[in-house]
Amino acid sequence: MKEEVRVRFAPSPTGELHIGGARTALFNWLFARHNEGKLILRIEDTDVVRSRKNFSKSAMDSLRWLGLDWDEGPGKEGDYGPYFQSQRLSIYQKYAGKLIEEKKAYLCYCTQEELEESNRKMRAKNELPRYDGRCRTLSPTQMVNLEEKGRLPSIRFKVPEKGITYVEDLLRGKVSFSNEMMGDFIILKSNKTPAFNFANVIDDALMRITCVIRGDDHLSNTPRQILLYKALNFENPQYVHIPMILGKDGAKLSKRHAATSVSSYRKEGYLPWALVNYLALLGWSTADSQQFFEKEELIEKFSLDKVGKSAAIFDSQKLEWMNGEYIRRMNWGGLWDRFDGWWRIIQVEQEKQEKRANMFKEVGSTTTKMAEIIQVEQEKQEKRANMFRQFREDPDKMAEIIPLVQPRIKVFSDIFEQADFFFEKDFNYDSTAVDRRLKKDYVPSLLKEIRKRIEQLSAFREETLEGMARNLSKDFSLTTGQVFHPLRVSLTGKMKGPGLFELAVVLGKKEVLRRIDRTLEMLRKL
RNA sequence: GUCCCCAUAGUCUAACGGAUUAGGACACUGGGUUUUCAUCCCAGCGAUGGGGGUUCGACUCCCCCUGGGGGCACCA
Repeated sequence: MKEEVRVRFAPSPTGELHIGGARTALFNWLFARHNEGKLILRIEDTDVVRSRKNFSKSAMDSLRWLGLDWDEGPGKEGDYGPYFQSQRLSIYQKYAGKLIEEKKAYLCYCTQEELEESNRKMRAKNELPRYDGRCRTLSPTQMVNLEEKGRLPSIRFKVPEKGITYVEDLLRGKVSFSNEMMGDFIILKSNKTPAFNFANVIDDALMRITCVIRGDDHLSNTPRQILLYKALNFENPQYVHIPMILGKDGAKLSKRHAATSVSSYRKEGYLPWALVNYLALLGWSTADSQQFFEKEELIEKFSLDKVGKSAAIFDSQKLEWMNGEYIRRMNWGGLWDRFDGWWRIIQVEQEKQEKRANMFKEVGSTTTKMAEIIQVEQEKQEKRANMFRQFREDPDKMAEIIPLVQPRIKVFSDIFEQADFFFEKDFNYDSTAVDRRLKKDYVPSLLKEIRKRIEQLSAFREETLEGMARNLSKDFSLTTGQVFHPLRVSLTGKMKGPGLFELAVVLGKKEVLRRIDRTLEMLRKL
C-alpha cells in the first residue's frame, strides 16, 4: 500500500496571514487534496514575545474563508496533537535532553552581548558569522560557576565540523551545504522554548509529515534540520521549496506593499475563490496557460512538477481583473448573496473598530484630528449601511440595480461609488461634472423641457424615455450627447455610470422629476 | 561579507535539444459597439540579461559574468 500523503501548513501567529503564507497553504492543500492525503495545520507560536493569540484565530479565519480546510489541527483534533507548539513544550525539552545525554548537544551559557561581540568580530574579518563553539568544552565546575552568576543555559546542537549535508529537493534537485558553514545552533532557548529549526523537525517527524512544502526562504535552513533528523534517528520528509512571492519592487512582500494580508482582501470585497485562483497561478501553471479553474478542476490538474522555480511578483492589477471576471460570471442572485454576506462581515469589523475608537475617546487620548477622521468614517459607514438596508428591504429594486452595476465593479467595495446615487436623495454633484456638463447656457431650459416631456410621457420605460430624449435633441438642434450628459449629471451627480435610461427607470418617474427640479434649483443659486 | 537559490516582454507564464513569426493571460496603445463609464469584439506594442562553450541544431545542457532574491538570530 502506498504511504499516505501528509503535508502541513505551519504559520506563526505574529501577524495577519499574508499572501505568501496563503499561497504556501494553498499548494499544500492542493497537493493533499490531489493525492487524497491529509493537510495538517500547526500553529508555531513558540515566540512568546511576538506571538498573539488573536493572530492564530485570524489566520484560521482567513484559511477557512479561502476554503482551505485542514484535516488535523486546531478545532480538528487528530492522533498527533496538540497542534499548537506552545502546548508541546515538554516534548521538545524531552528530545533536547536526549540529545544532551547522547552528547549530540550541549549547554551554552553565552550571553546575548557575548554572542553579538563575537559575530561582529567575525564579520569584521569577512568570515561567515557563526557560533564558535566556545561552550562545547565547558567543564562541570565552569558550568556551576556560570550558573551561580545567574546565567541560564540554552541548548546548542553540535554540528559536525566536517562533511557536507545534502538536501534533496523535488524541485531543485540535490543541493549541497558544507557543515562548517553552520556553526552550532540553538535548539532550546534559555527560557526552555524550542528554536524554530528544532520544533519544526520534532513536529514534522512526530506528526508523520511525508512532504514539506514551504517557501524558498527555508532552503538554507534545511541542512540544519536534516542534521537534526539524523541525530534524532528520524527519517526526514521530502522537500519542496516553492518560489517566494515578491512585492511590485521585487523585494520581499512586506507591510509597505499596500495590502498584503488575506483579511484586507476580504474586507475590500474580493471573492475567496478569485484570490485562490490567482494565487495558484503564481508559481504554477498548466501547459496551455489556462487562467480560470473550478475548484475540482484545480485539484485535479495541480501537480508539483509544474511548479516553477523563480520568484513571482504579486500583481494586484491582475487579481483585480480576475475578481471582476468572476463577478461578471455570477448570476445576480448569487452575486447578491455574496454582497450581503460580505457586508455582514464588514459591519462586524466596523462595530469593533467603533468600540475601540470610543474607548480611546473615553480615555481622552484622541486628538481633534483623529476625532474628525473617525467622524467622517462613521458618516460614510452610515451611508453604506443605509444602502444595504434599502437593498434588503426592497428585493425588487435590488434585482434591478445589481445587473446595472455588475459589469462595472471589480471588487465589492466598488458598489458604493457605483450605486450610491440610487439610495442617496441629496447626493453631492461632482464638481467637474457640474463644470463640464451643467454650466452651459442651454442647460436650464433643456432640463425644463425634459421635465415637461417626461410628465407627458404615457409610459415611463427605457424606450419611451430614449425616444423622448432623441426627439428633443433634434427639436433643439443639439447632439444627443448634449442632451444625455446634463441629464445624467442631474440624475446621478456623476459623469459616468450605468445606462442613463435604465437607471432612470429604476429611479422612477417621480424621483427623476424631483432630481431635475433639484438640479434647476442648484443652477439658479450658482 | 559569505553560503544557497533564481533568470522568457512592465507582470504571471508556455515551449521538458528539433514542426513555431518564441504561444497564452494581465497591463498598456489604437479601433469598433454605446449617451458616459464599464463590459464586449478586433488589432497592435512588447521577451529568451551578457559572454563563452557542447551539439548538425539551443530558451532548453555546461562554465563565467551580471542582476535579483533568501539564509547566516535565544524570529519563524
